[in-house]
Amino acid sequence: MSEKISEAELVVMEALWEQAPLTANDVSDRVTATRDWSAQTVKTLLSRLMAKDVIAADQDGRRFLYRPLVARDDYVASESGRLVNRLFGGRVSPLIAQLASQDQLTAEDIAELEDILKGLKS
Amino acid sequence: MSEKISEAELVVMEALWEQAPLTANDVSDRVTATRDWSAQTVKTLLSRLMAKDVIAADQDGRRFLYRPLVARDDYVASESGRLVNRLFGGRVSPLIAQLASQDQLTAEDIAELEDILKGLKS
DNA sequence: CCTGATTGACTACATCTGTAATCGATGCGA
DNA sequence: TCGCATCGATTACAGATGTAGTCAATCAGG
Repeated sequence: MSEKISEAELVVMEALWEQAPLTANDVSDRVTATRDWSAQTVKTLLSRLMAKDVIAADQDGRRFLYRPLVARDDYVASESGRLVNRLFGGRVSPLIAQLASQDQLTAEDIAELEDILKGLKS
Repeated sequence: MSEKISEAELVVMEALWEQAPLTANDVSDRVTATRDWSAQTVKTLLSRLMAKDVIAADQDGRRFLYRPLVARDDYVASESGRLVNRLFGGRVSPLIAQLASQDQLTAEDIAELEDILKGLKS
């Protein structure tokens, strides 16, 4: 369905997921907090996101209010799934094993994982 | 260090990770088992991977034997890390929670996760 | 030795992506 | 009402990517 969101576009999406609706300038302000992009660049990305049907815009006087059409959770789920499929043959535990072996799991992560597992078994 | 590997290039890498060294034609044969690409396309991808310094070629008569320069584990680790950073603020457990909520965890995954956690705590 | 098949190198070209300048409409302040 | 600021739309352009054709060297068979 919804086409692929590029890296740069994702930054814009994050802004809209954090708060919406927003004007192009609002989005721009939020984005330029982390990225050194011109306002025009942000507007271009908004246009492309519109073309990809992942955001929508409602007219408000002479400007537009942009809002996401896809939920962050959905996006995150599909991207996570893609990664697991591409690199781990669809199996999740190798991914965890991978992260564990890279010492990327904090003590907190481990505790939370235990909770998650507990929840799944009950 | 090593530049970004594109989707199409990754397919070629997988062939070489599965077995190496291979000639361009061997790679091509393996790749065309899943992708409907011409042999030339595969060769172009091999060239680009060479340019990116992620594979190397050793001359063998009039042909080359290609082999990976980066280990699959390393690639997988860095890609996993990138995803976790991009989408989960560097935290792993939200990713697991995400996958769990999508019912992407098989019973086997769960058992293996328990083992992994057991190993981490000891 | 000549010819055809094979192989890597070079070239091609459309699309996507990152990054932006410019243009045209429109609303606001003087 | 007239010029300026503002906003979205259009255009630009280089680099990456997907996909492949063509060329030049070379090797093997007749």
